[in-house]
Parts: sequence; C-alpha cells; structure tokens
Amino acid sequence: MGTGRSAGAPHPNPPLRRATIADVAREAGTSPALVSRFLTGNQRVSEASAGRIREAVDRLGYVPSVTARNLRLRQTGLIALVVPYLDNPLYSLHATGAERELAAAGFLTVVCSTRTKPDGSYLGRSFFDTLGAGRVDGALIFPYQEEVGDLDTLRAHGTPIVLIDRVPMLPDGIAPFDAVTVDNEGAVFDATVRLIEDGHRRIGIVSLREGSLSGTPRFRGYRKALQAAGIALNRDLVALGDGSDMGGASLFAGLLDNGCRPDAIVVATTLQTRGALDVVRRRELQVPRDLAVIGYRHDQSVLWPDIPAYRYPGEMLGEVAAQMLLRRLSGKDGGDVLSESLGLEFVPSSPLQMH
Amino acid sequence: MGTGRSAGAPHPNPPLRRATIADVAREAGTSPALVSRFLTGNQRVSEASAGRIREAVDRLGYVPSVTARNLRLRQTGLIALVVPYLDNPLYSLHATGAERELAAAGFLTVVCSTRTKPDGSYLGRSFFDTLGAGRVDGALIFPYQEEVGDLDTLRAHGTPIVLIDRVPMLPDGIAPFDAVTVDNEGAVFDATVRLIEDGHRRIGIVSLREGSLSGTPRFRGYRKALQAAGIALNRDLVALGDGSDMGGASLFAGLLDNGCRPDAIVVATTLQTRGALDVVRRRELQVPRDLAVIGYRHDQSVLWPDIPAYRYPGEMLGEVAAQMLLRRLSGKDGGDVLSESLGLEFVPSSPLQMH
DNA sequence: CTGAAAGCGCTTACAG
DNA sequence: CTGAAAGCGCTTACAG
Repeated sequence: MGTGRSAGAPHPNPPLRRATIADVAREAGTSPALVSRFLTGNQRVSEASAGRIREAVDRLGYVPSVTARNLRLRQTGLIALVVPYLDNPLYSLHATGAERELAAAGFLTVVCSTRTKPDGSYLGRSFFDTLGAGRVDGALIFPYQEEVGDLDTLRAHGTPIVLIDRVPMLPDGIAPFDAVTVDNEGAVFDATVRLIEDGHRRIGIVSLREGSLSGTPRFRGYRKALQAAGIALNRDLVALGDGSDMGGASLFAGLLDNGCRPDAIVVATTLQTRGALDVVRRRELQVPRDLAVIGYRHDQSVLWPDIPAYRYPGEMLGEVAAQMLLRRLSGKDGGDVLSESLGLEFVPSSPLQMH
Repeated sequence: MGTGRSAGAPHPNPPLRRATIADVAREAGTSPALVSRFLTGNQRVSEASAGRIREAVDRLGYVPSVTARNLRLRQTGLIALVVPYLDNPLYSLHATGAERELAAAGFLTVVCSTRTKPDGSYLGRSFFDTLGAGRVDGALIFPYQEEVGDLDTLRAHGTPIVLIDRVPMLPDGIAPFDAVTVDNEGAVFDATVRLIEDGHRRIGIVSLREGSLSGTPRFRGYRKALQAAGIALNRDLVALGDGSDMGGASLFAGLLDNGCRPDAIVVATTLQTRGALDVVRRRELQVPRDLAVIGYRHDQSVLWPDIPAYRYPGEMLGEVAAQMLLRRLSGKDGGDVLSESLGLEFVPSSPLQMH
C-alpha cells in the first residue's frame, strides 16, 4: 500500500478578467460611486438606478474585490488565531469556537502555529511583526511566556489582541492584555475537596511543572484545598512535570511506585489523564476501589475506565475570546482591559454510556 | 465554579499612523520606486541608496502594507482550508500538515468550516462565491458531494483548488480537480485479507453507508477480499451507517447481537473504531480471543484494548495537498490534472507501551 | 541605477 | 439622489 501518483486529463484554466466596479457602472449607465453606494448599502440609491445596477451586476457576474475594499478601508477582514500546535485537540477546539463566531461576524480566521512540531522551534518576533503589518485586524493568542515581549511588539502595531487560556507574567512596562482565562485553580481545588470529602487523606497530584504558567494555579488549588482541610502537604504525593500523555503516565506510575501509597490522585490536564488511565488499565487497577482518580477531559474524549473529570471548555474559550475581540474591534468598550474567566464543568462520568 | 468578568486598568491604545513607502522615500531622500525595488529585491539598487533606505526604514519602523501590495500584485497570500468541522481530529490533522507547508512558502492558512456544528447546516454557494472573489489565492478542500457544483463555481473565479481525502462524483460537464486521496479500499482489503489469513471466515464489517463517497471504496475493498478468498458475502455481517463513535458502537453491537456470530470484525473509520472499542470494553470481550478486531486510527489516538489498526495519514494529507497547490500556483505544472493517493499504514499495536 | 507616472479596484468627502 | 475626483499604499513598465 504505497503512494501512487498519476496525471490525467488536461486541466482547464479560466483566464477571464474579472469585472470591476467601473465595468458595472458603464454597463448600468451610471458612475462607480453610485454602484459602490448601492452595493455597500451605505447611502440611498433611487429605485431606477438600483434596478439597472442589479441587472448589470448579474449580467457581468460582478463580485467586488475584497482586496481593493480592504486597502481603501484599511482593514483586512482577517483575524489570526495563534496557537502552539494545531494537532492538539485543545487548540482545535479553540479554533472551532473562534471560527464560528468570527465567520458569523464576517471575518475569516487565519490559523498560525508558533511551534512547528519536530523541533519545537519558535517562530519568533519576526512572525508577530509580519502579523502586525496590517496583515490581520486582530489576533486571538494562546500565549507562551517567552512570547510576551513579542506580543507587545504586535500591539505596538495597533493590532487588538485577546489572550486565550492564560495570562503570562507581564514585565514592568508592559500593559495588561484583554484575556479569557480558565479557572484551573478552582477546578483542582474543587477536585481535591471532593476527594477529601470522600474520606481520602493521602491525595496525590499529577500536574504541570510548578512555576509554569499552567502549573502554578493548579498546584495552588491543590495546596489550598489541603490547607483548608488541615492536611499537611506531602511532597512525595506531588508529581509535576511533562504534560504529554507519556509524561502523565510516568508521573502517575511514579506516584504508585515511590512508596507514598496514595489513596486518591488528581490528574490536572487532559493529556496526562489519558496517560494515567493507560497505567490504570495496564495494571488492572480497580478505580475507585483501589484508588480514586479525578482527571481532566476535553469535550470529546471518552475515558476508560470511566472516572470523574473536569471538562476544559476549549470551544467556549475560543468563542468567548472571539466575542471579546469583536467587541474591542467595534470600539464599544471603553479603555478598560477586558477579562473573563471560564469555569470547568465537573463531569461525573462519560456521556457515551450504552450497550 | 461559574463565569466571572472584570474590567481592570485602562487599555493602552496606540493610534500612530503607520509609515508608508513615501515616508521612507522622503526620509531617505529618494523615490518610492527605489524603496520598493530595494525592499522587494527585484532590481539592483546602489549601495549608497540601499544604506540610506535601510536607515530610513529602521528610523521610521516601516513595515510594508501587505494589503496594498496584494492589490497591486493581484494576490492575497492566503490559502483557504475548507473542511466540514474543525473539532474533528481528522481535520485538525489536515490543518496541521497544510499550515506548516503553506507557512514555509509564505502563505497564511485560512480555515473555513462549511457546517456549523449544531444544525449541520451548510454554508452554500455564496460562501464559495465569497472565497472566489479574490479572497484567497487557492483552496484546499475536503469535499462533500453536495458541494460539487459550488466547487466549480469557485474554480470559475480562477481559484486553484486541491481536493483532500476523496474525489466526489463529477457530473458531466465538470472537469476533474487536482486531488490527494486516501486508499481506503486498499486498507480495508488488506485488513480483510489479514483476517482471512488468520483463519477467520465469518468476518463482519462496520463502515459508512454504501453509496456514500467514503463508504463505497471501503465496502469494495471488503467485498473484493472475500471474493478473492472464495468467501460468500453475508449481508448479516455487514453493518453500514452513521460514522460517529456512537454510530460505530451501535453498528458493532448490532453485529454481535443479530445472531450472525462473527469471529472477526473490520471497523473502517476512526470514530467508529472508538465506539466499537467502547462496546468491547463494556462487554468485557477478550480480543482477539473472543473476537478479532481490526480498526482505523489517527496518528494520536491510543486504543484500548490495543487492537491492530490502519493509520489515516491526516497530517501528511494536508501536507501533500499543500505542496500540490503550491506547485500549481507556481505554474510549473502543465495543464494536466494532478492526482496522488496515500496509503494507510498498518499499525499492529499502540505506540504507548509501558509501565 | 533612478524617478515620474500610471494603475491595482475600491470608497468617500465634496459639490451639485 | 448623483458624479468627478482624490486617495488607500504599493509596483512596474517607461524613460532617462
């Protein structure tokens, strides 16, 4: 089953010159200005003119040039969605939500992944300079810490920006950005409290590195919940590190094997949850009998075994961020920085229950 | 854990007028034409001029207007990726592969989903008309049968198109399109042959509706393999229908329950495979002991239980399609229709093996 | 190597 | 309600 290639029939090429607004005006016996007014609907046009223009448009199959319109209006009709990768379901959910909102408002969504998969290399400031050069009307950005300075470069071009998922530490001199964030601290706090209420005391956590943008709030939620219950933090029960499913599997297995004997574990990202469940399955652990596990999930994922989980609101994140950017573009918001935080829904069990 | 909102510090707005090429020319004491020649690198410029222009550019922080350039050059630097949904990993893989290739060639990728999730409604011809109005330089399209006529509308605008995954039936009068397809017939044929070689005779299939663009070649592969082995086709062993994971679960469960007693089943799409595995798990079937199952998978998916599967080359599909479109845009290909078919790799077991 | 001029296809004050 | 004209910011023959 290899890769085939073939070349078949001749390819048709339609080199027809496209009609312009001047052509339409000539055909309708009027001026380009009037045609423009009719088409944009910005000003009244007499019924007689309207009819003739309509006919001319039909006859010539006229479609306005968006590029020319954009040059004149100093806009692009484009919004960039900047994410690390596209093949992570996390980000494709952002794209789904954002694209729907933006399309409804007449914008096209440009996707840009800042790290190309193999070497994880970073596009760098030149990319943001390019984006800022009037290439798009605005940008939805899932930010990495290292990009912060470049984001300000982009903003200096006058491009409105809304951050998605988290807000990086801003150095002095960098004003805050509009942002839609996720309440990871709340979710992990909530998860830990649930486990405590179920009588667990040796509660482990698998999460991202502390000090990282995503890891810090999660760990804080865990710590606060223990603290509130008067349970001492046991470092042996804490496994922070790589966020991939492989990483999650290693960290989770580490907690099982380092002698700390957890009776419950919170896994604080979707990918790590997948990896942890792989360990659970391979070791044939009975959850929650042998061990209680609460994880993270995306909207779509099916978990097995079917543990409770917090649902990352990926699609809504893109949606809300897009709405915020559209509000910003409409100029209706004052000068205040916009900020919104989305909660994670607790899902006791997978939706796919049958047979 | 609800949804919070807040408004904080004042928002900075940088209303600076962007420098134009005329500003640079004035600053450098030369003409816009020369600045343009220097920046595009299209013609020689004296060292003296070059130096002054470089300085002026730096001093003014000049960044060329892509829109103006586009109007003049009658191009957009944009390629559309048109898919049904964005939240299906299938399509986000296309996006990943395509975006990487296109970005390397200096193009931005515009994503357009033709069906909005809730009602499955279709954007329709007007969408393709909009796209064709010089909005993009080309399009990568995952086609639905119902869109075929509209595709020709788009092509009539002169927009180069490459089809992804499959080629719809073209009515008379519609010339064929460049396309990168997937050899689903080969994969299902191969899977069925494997099962036959393992001694199975009552081999069932879960797949998409016959007559559909995706279902027809798969079923053909199944039928041919049986035929080649002299095994009669048993309609009771054939379960074709809905392509979702829910659908796959139902169809698979149907085969188990309709009395036809299959000893092996081919599941011919990724989502259906997920659903089928859900049934396997809930019924605690031992595979392959009780039943041999061969499925489909994406690059990323982890299967449990860990059955053999054919890997859909999603990312490479986007990549190859992008390359084909770029070749077409470069005008290096003659008039022949381009066509390429990608095979599905057989994966005996999941990559995530550990602990 | 360099400049003046035209033009890409629109939209919008400015007059009438 | 309508038209002539200017201009959005580039690039590229056309001259020199």
